[in-house]
Amino acid sequence: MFSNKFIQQRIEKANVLREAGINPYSNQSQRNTTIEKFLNVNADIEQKEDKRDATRLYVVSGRIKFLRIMGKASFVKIEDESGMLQLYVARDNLAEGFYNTIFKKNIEVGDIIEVHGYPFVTGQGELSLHADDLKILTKAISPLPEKFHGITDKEVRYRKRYLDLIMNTEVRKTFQTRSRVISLTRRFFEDKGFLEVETPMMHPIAGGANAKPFVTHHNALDVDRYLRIAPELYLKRLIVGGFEAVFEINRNFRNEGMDATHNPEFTSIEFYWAYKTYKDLIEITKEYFQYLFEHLKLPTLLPYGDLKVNFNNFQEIPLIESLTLIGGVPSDIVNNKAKIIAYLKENNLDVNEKMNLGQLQGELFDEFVEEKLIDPTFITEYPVEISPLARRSDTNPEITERFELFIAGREIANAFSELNDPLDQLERFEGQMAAKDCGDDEAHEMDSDFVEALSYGMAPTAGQGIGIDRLVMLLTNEHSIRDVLLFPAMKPLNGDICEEASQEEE
RNA sequence: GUCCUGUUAGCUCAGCUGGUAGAGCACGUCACUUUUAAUGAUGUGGCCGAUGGUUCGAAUCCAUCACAGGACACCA
Repeated sequence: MFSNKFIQQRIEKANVLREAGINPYSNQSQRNTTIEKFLNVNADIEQKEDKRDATRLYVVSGRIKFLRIMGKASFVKIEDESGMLQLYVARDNLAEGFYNTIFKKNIEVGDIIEVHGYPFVTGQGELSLHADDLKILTKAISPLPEKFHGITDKEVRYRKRYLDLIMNTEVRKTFQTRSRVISLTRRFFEDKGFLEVETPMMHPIAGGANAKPFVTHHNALDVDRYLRIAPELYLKRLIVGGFEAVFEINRNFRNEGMDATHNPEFTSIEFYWAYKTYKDLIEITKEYFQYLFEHLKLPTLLPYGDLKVNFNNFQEIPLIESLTLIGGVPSDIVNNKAKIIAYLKENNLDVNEKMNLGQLQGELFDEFVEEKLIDPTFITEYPVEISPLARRSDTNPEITERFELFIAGREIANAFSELNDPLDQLERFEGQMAAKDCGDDEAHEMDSDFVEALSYGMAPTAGQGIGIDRLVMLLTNEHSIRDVLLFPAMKPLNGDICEEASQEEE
């Protein structure tokens, strides 16, 4: 594994250190400041007459990123989580012999070191640390990638995220933002009185969305379990049970294709709010975005790639109207199955003629409208056929009290007034079963336990799901879901070996 | 799933119409006490993603496979 000659060289250096009585993996750290604090606290050194203060003593630690050895003195740049600091390391300031035999020969880029010293400003005007003691904390036996270009190969960046983080420190910012988004989301809903709950990840029936599940097996019970595709049906059981505002932030798993916006496991928040309707959800969603933008200090005219998304311009439009107003679909065809099929064909699109009217309207939306929705837009009043869990409109039973929120041409959230009529729910599931028989293998499963729960009465409730990964993509101006996941799903590097191994087991 | 492109030194990349492989960085050695991708000198480093084929000869042409990126398809 470590046959590479550069690695061998470095292992040898670690051995030399050991022979000199130096532990190359010491944990005796005495660090007393971060680099960021050091630079902030000592910003005044610049003003001092001799540009130094030898009475201020610090111990800093970090990984060596640059090393410039210039005879009897060296400049070293070390980096910790907070930032980068230049060290000035001169032979005559260190213990006798240390500079020539230990420092110059056995300490190198990639190693993690700890340095004692005081602040001063170099001739070139850089606030630095004047080192008078230095020790190695951790020897890196693998060399770092090239110092200027760093590591750009996306495959390596995703497979070895630690290297990506070492070499491309700006990547950390994306993940810090991600963490902030999740933390702020949690706080936002808690402050509104929502209770955070955890529901099962392994489901006997994969429900709450239309998607293919991952299957696993529980040995003790000898039953198959599905990794959840959505927590929806469990959260609604909690509303039946009497909780009035719950949310869950967690992973969902869908056994489908991978691309720039799909990873097999992804994070969402779902929240359910009793005695509210989807109209209330529109309001809380606007408030939520305002809260995020304030705390993340983002401009409300947010750049996203070539786009500028105006977060002061939330729009609201019913789906059918959006087809004509935004999609340019002639108004006389949008409620006619045969005409929609003809129109899709005219536009050289594949059409499944078994689709019902609602599904076809959904097709029209996906093809002609979705990508044009740049500023945040609530598309409302979805056809009942493609909304098996949403409540029907009181004035038009063909549509539901539902919206999806689109931003920058992408779906960010899905919400509706929940269907709480158990008999209607049963019929919808039966309709989904029929769709399944017609070849829609992603149609919703029948969940009679859930219907039974509804039969005890679920207060009128509104619920919403928000895709956290896509939200973070939007807020960090990233265009691949892999860039907002620390460890995105990757194919195994050596597929053959895996296949052989699994065959041997059988 | 389909199509396109890529895969060459630890990293970033050259390598034209086939003639046994090149740069920069890194690494080794030497010089250098204020550098900023330090500099100068010198040296080491490669089963050219894998397997077949065509050819006197393949990093280069062809086929298959693997992985990646992108586009499309599918998909909340």
